[in-house]
Amino acid sequence: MSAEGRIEAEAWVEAGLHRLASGGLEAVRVEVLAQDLGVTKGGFYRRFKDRRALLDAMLERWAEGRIEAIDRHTRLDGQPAAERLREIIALYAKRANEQGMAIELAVRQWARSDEAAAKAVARVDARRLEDVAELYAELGLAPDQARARAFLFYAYVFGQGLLPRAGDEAMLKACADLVVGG
Amino acid sequence: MSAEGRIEAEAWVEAGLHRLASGGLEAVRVEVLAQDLGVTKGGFYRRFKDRRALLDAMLERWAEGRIEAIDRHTRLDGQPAAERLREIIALYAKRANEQGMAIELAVRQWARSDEAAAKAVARVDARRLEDVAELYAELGLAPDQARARAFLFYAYVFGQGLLPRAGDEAMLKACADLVVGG
DNA sequence: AGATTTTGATACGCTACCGTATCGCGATAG
DNA sequence: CTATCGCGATACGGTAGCGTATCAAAATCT
Repeated sequence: MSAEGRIEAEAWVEAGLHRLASGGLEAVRVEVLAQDLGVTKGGFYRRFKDRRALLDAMLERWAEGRIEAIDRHTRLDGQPAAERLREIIALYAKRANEQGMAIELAVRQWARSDEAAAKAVARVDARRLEDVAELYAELGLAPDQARARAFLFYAYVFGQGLLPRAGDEAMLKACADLVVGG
Repeated sequence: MSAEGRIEAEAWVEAGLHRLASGGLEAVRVEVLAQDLGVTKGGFYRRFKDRRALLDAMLERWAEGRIEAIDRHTRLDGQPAAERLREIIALYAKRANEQGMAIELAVRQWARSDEAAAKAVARVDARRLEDVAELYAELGLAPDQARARAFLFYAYVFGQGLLPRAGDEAMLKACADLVVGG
């Protein structure tokens, strides 16, 4: 029962992230999500204190998922470091993950004017930079060089999502080469 | 008098961009801007058909300004290409231009779910990529290599604005070296 | 089955905005 | 000096969205 309750709360969070991806933070409206889920908002306020509580839950879930994902990609793989870096880039550039990128960017924009969002982003970024810097270290770079490269790496990854994709596959490949190997 | 009218309209646009920078699109509210300007919204609807008209004017002004700025930086300078690239990077990374970066990112986020904003961004980006690619061409790169480098350049510039600035000056310098010279 | 709790639908009140209409005032024209 | 016109303040009506209260049905417990 508390399990079912949690599952249902999760559905609201899911719907919220979906709306966040497609329309930004201002599209995350309690009554709209209710419609998306085919219910009324009656049940919402039973599980969440208010809209803000949902937003916090969304942040929490997003941060959790991101950290889990980056750990999976950096640690569990047997491949060489350069290959793993390339995989991460591809993961974000892929059209398959359009929604993931949309959420990523929306959360970051949100973080510019919200303390809680900023904290979530900071937490995720710290881990990401740390893990990717380690990969660069494996390629033989000194610690602070590795850190700088990790910064460039993520700046590119997110910046690339921000730019109108020219769709030029070769160009993306060239950029990946520069970022990984340069 | 029509000049005064235009100037006043400009004030609304200015106020709108300011709000956009600090709180995102959802903070751009007619009545809030009126308060910012110390007037009531009475005058607003005399100059703008509706809120949307203001948003369009903001986009127009932003795009105009950006194109003018990039042309100024790439064309008018007598310095070598690498130096000009470095200047552009510094311009966006500087804490002085925090507001400019905030507007830039807010507009791009906005463009993800608004046709007019997307068009403005596309227009600006086309010019930017063109101009920066030309700088890389001056450095001796082949046309499509130059294009790829320009893409990386802007991905880094905006991505860097998206990341929590570690404040590490040396790191930013290292990244700029890689992007310009790599 | 009967009692109790959980659940989500309905119905409110409230606030923030949007856009419109009106009106008085100051500037400008005749 | 008077008539006109542009401007911005005020006042309205309408909508969207938040959060609360209530209630009947469904699920759960005893």
